[in-house]
Amino acid sequence: MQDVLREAINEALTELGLPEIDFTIEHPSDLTHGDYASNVAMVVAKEAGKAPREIAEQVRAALVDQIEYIEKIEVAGPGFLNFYLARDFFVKETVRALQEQDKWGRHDTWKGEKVVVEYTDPNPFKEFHIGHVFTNTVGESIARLFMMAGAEVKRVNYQGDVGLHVACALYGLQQMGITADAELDAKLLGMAYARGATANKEDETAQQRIREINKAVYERSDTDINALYDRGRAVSLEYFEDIYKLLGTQFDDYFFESEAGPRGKEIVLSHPNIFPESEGAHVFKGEEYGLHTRVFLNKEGLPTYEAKELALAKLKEERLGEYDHSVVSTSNEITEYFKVLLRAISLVYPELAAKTEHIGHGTVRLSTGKMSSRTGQVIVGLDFISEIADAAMQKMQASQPDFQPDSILAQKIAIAAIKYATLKGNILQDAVFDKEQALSFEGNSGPYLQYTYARIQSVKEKAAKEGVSPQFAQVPTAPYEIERIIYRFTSVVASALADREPHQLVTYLTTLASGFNTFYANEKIADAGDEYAPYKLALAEAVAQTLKNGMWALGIEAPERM
RNA sequence: GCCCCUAUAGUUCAAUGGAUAGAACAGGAGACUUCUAAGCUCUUGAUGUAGGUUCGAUUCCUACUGGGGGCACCA
Repeated sequence: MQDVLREAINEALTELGLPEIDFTIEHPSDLTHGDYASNVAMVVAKEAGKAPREIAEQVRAALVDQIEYIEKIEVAGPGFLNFYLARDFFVKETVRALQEQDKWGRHDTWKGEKVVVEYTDPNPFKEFHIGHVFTNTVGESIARLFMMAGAEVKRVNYQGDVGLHVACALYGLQQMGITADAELDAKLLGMAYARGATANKEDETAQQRIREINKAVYERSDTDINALYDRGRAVSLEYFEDIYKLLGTQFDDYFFESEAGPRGKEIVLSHPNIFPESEGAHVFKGEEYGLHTRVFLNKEGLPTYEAKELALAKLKEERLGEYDHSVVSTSNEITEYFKVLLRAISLVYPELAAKTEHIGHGTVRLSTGKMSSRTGQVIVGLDFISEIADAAMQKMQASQPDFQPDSILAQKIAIAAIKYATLKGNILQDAVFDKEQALSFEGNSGPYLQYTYARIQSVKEKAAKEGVSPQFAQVPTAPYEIERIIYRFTSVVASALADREPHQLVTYLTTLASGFNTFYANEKIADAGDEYAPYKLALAEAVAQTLKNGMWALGIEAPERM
């Protein structure tokens, strides 16, 4: 529709002898300003030195009754052209939503393209905290938005199973007297890491020992350490797998620093011009590109994050086949490194650098300050989810005595609350976790969307009993306000991906749900005596479909009842 | 010290250079014998400071102030 309007306006400009120019066509934020608005007259007026409203009137006169599905054009405000869609248009779109079902909202922007999305990237031996839940939520949503755009998406997780943090954890385990055949779980590993990391910072002998362990892990040179390492790694990965399942992520492939490390070292050593030796280390001189120097191989000859990431780009292509685009989503602590890294990759593998994109999203902050797994000041991901799930369970039991909810449903609601809170704002900004708000489930929230969906399922049930089925024969003259929202879904989905802003979709779905709840309060939907009931039911079903598909793109499930 | 990001109601977030800066929570008021009250209706309340560009600035530019991140062997 936007393209149709753009073309029509351009034709009108030519016809009137006005200059062709860049202008916008948008959905006005206020529904009373029509369905589409254009600033064309104001832009042209500036160029031509005429009054904006005068130009707007001329363009209006040229366009009126010329565009299919546009029934009214008004000049408003400082010179906006407001377009009002015809009744038929809304009916047509409602029909489409019901026909397309799970495909409703999809578009072709990335059709046929293979896109690799890397996200979550937790480190084995460390705790999976709410920061990882945040990064997983963002990455999952980006991945799904690419799927909505027709891309073939490969989800990838890159886990740091070697490195100083692992050595710290192993040192901590040794200090705690834990051996490879002892009982071991994620909690103990977290404690061991905190202990080792603190020792590494405060105790020089420990620091020396940890460096030795680190080297031994890379070289697999010590049988006791190997055994403890293998056990700890397996325990950690199994624990992560449970969390991914809970969060609704299924990775296509896993990459590990232990495999990227040797490859990275190889690449660095075979490009001495790009990574010259300096003070015993191999570095990349970012200053030449307005960046800063970063170490790729430390003076012990061990690859750093940068060298590993360099190899990772290549490994992805080798294992997943040639791809068209690669997204790496991490917290923005990495952003500055990634700029240097991307520059280095562009010298080694120019074609890979060109199609690699880094999204440095914000981090989770607590009112009490920054989280740190070293000091144990973290909110454990699973604990957080179950605390909110408990609250959801209580709420269900209190509000619907005849309903027997299970803990799986409570978890789905908890995850919806967390994911909504994560994605409701711009992902590039830090988010402050307001636990009280996450526990309230009221107002703008994941459960609000779920509730609205479940409510519609209940209406459908009632309608079936009343013998009302969705029809389009009898339609009221004026469209309901909710109809002016439903049809925008696809363009929001496309725009949320194009701008890498899942929150656009969150905002839209919230508006949609709110619009429906107002509609629900004003209109009887499943009333067999109402001539418009079949159409109202069709609208309700279209809203449900839109909510379901939209929530899917955010990684939020839509339960049938809650 | 240098570089990057950032600043909107009491709080958490919106607003492709445009129309009266929107929601939600918290605060105040209300409706309901009805398809789920996790709902609906009404209401109080905000663009960090100082300049600049523009017909028009929350949005772009400059400075300042506050917050976050980075600046050589952690990730």
